[in-house]
Amino acid sequence: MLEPTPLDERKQQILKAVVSDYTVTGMPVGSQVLAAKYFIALSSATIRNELADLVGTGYLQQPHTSAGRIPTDRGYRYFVDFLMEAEAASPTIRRTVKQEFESAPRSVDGILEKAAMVLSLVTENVSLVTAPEVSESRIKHIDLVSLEPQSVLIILVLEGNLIKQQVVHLERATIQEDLSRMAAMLNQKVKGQTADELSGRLDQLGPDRAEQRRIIERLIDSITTHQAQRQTVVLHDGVRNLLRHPEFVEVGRLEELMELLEQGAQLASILQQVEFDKDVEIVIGRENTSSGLRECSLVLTTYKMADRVRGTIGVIGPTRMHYGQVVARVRLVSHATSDVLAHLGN
Amino acid sequence: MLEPTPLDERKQQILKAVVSDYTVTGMPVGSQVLAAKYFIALSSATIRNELADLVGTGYLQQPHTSAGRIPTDRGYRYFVDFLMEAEAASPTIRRTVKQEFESAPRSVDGILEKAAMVLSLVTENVSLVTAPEVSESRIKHIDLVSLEPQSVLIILVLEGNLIKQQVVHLERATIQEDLSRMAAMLNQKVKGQTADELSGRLDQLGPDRAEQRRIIERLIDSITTHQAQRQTVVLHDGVRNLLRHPEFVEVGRLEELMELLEQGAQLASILQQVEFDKDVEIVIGRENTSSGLRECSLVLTTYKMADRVRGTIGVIGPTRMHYGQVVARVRLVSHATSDVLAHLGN
DNA sequence: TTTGGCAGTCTCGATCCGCGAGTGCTAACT
DNA sequence: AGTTAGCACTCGCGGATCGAGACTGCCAAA
Repeated sequence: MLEPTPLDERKQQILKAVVSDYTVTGMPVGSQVLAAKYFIALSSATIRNELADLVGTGYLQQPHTSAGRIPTDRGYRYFVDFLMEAEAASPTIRRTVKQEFESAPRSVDGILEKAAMVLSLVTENVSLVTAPEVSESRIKHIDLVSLEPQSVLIILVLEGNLIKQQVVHLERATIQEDLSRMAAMLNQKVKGQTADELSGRLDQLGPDRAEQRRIIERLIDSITTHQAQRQTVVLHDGVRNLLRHPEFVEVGRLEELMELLEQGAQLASILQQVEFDKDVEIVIGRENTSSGLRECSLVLTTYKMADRVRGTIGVIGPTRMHYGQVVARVRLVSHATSDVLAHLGN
Repeated sequence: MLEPTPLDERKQQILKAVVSDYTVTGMPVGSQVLAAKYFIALSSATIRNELADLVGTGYLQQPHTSAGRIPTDRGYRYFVDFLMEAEAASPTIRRTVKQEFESAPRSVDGILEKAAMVLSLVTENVSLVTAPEVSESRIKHIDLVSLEPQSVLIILVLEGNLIKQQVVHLERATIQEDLSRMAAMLNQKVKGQTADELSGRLDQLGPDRAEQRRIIERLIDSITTHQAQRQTVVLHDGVRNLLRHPEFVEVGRLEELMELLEQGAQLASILQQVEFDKDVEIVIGRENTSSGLRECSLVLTTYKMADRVRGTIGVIGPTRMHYGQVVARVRLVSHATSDVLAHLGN
């Protein structure tokens, strides 16, 4: 790691100008362009000296000797930490987001899918949305349906009308009538608790017939363990947007990335590693642990439901992206999602 | 359309050889290669004459004057209709498919997702799987959950443990107790019927209190119309495989295709247009109505559940694909899927 | 009808070259 | 000391050129 060279005001401005220009043109930025577009008071020679320094300290690089400069990952990092200006999302964008969410179905799944779709639409990148952890969600309703004599379908209605199902095999045959009675009882005891909480409170169940109690224990056990081992689902949308970015003209880049997206497990663990120091977290290029993301950046934030942080939402795009704008739009969609989820009832 | 020229035996063999060779090498096939590899008894000059004829009748084409021949869409069509030999899936492939399905969850959704995953794995193409039409599925269980006084969550458990939900707003407040009673009643009347059938049989409901009856009518109405307007969901997997095919090195091709895949609606209508004359249907290149599929082929079949055809399963890949092998594997996975679905109970 | 021979066509890759963009350095200037 | 003008130099890019190689189409002979 290079020593943390503090940058004087002018170097900062030049770095900022390079990043800004490069993100829109996609071409290495030369000293003359900088002098003409951003620093009319300075000559190109002066800027050349500064640029050479910025290359020396690792904030910029040259693709080849006679080319302009482009930011390094370190340069982008400095930019997003200290130089980036907040950009409010445009009214047009706001309207789009609002309209799209109005047509969203009234279920958590539907809303998150819509969020992924909208986010990829407004950022022109790939969007990522993690579904809430089921084990942390409050249970609103339980239903038990007899499938075969010894097999029961458990239906959990969680807050936000999220429905989870699982099939459990019992040791002995149980008829629907008994199941319905147990379900009624469970609904009274269990309402408003999370699956996590449930596991500790078996003793609170009233003293029923031992046989029924055994079955209920079996069901609850099944609910808690089943939910625990289920891994986080990661939705994504907008791969088509990525194809338009010039950095992906050679499909080699894309291949590793697609693999990551299509087998959500690895992606989930990457997202879980991100620590949220601020409201929006940015991971740049090689800061990513995964090799498929070496030339990409993540812009992530969280969304809430029932006043608790429930999942991650963000985008994945080329390192050369318009960070200020993307941050604003990710934030916008995150808030919109939280809002819609809040109105879903609980 | 060219007149349907009948091909003599030798022309057929040559066409077959061209298709076979081209699908594995990806290079235009020349007369010398054909003479050496497939027709030792003939000279290259003879083959050249035949090739010229096949170009004239539209079965082959030349990328440029001094190149070998490649099949046209028409050539592929003739190949798959008359020349293609059935290829049994290898034991390795069979084992893979079997093992993957063993670890599949016991729900329709889970199994179809697994089917998509396996199919893309064994064919190295993009897999497509349509979910069964909900409106045609038999209802196994109905549950009504009160969310707010005037809003009710309807949960439908369909055959194969497929769960569908929807929220309905009622004109007047209804308490959970009443809802539970209605649900119990509905469960008796409704069991084993499809949503489609349901709509015609309102009159079979026993004469209840008019008020309740109104609510139930409202619920059933909501179920039938809601399901009707819901469009078919199309799962897909394995886009990463496509990136490895040389025909997609230029991303332009991919872009349109990705768009198609990511907005399932158009894709669904394409799949619905396919008519199944045989067990496996193949749509080649420009036979596709959608421009995004002009350079692709579809290999499709159906899968069954409860002895009825319930959905389409297949792959989409470059026109230059190993049809014999792909057909065998699509068929294999389709059968495996149907088997697993059959054991799901109903 | 088939075949050998042959001239002709076309692509592909390598090489070359000049243009233009941009740099680094030096010396002069403020 | 910082800034600037000037200049020689480097390097990538695009276009032009060219030869090798792969095939073909055609013709005349078998």
